Amino acid sequence: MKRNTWQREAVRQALGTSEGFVSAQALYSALRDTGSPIGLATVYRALSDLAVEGEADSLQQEGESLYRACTPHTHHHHLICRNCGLTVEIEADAVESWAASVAAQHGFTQPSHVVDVFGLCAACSRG
Amino acid sequence: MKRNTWQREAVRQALGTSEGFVSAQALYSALRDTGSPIGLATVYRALSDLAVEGEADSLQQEGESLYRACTPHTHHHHLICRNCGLTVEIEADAVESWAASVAAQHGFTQPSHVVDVFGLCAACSRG
DNA sequence: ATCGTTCTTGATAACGAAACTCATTACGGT
DNA sequence: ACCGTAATGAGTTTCGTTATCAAGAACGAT
Ligand SMILES: [Zn+2]
Ligand SMILES: [Zn+2]
Ligand SMILES: [Zn+2]
Ligand SMILES: [Zn+2]
Repeated sequence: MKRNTWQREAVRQALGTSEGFVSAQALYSALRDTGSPIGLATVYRALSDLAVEGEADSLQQEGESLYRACTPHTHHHHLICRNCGLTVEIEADAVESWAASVAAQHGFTQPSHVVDVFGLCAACSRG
Repeated sequence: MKRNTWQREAVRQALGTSEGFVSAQALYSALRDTGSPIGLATVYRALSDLAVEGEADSLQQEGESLYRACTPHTHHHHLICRNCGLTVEIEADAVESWAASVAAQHGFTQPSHVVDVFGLCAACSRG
């Protein structure tokens, strides 16, 4: 059974107020700055659980996991600013079906995929 | 100026004889098993350089970097078996143009993307 | 070939993200 | 309130990767 603790809710809320993707450590610092006595291990566990349950998206960048609250709990992808972290949610049915068919064509089963687009957002491009 | 050392050549050759993606540590062990006195730091540096120069592809999996010799030195993607590491090189112009256009549509410049397809290869599916 | 300069190497230390440990806390059903 | 048990968290450990820096090797010049 999965219990409701104020720690998990604090992580969920902190994730929701963050712009773009954040690391577990960054979120931990943010929570500590607000006076929360939450532990680092708990933040790691909560983020991992949220990602599994589909409430958060995660991606690997430079050897660390970044997380982001996920408004639509359906499969989708992201367009992410390399500089400021601004993130746009992307739906791409064409990519979904392409990935599935390319796997099938080569005899692969249980296909999954990693699709992320990076760039400099309009604001950071001007900077 | 970039110098030619037997260490870099050994790494290049070891990469070439490896099936699928391998980690720096795995390649280091393989080289050591053949009697090579190469150092671990050198393997990390060589792999990093090869990836930058386009002679190797790299991807992040479970917090570690994996590398693979890349026969065509052009941009492409991979279909990778989660179990045995078997890799198929994929060319997908449709995905390339999709990534570029989706970035442009949202005002993003200098677009790049990460696209990897995972699954179980035919052999591993039967197992 | 010898020299001298500069890049490369590699054993080891240092680093950082993440997982683990386990005594303590506290949720939730009764 | 009581109890069983999942969750917490400070500290420890793991593990991939990078930094250090003295010793060694490659290359150009002589
Ligand atoms: Zn930006
Ligand atoms: Zn998708
Ligand atoms: Zn390739
Ligand atoms: Zn396989």
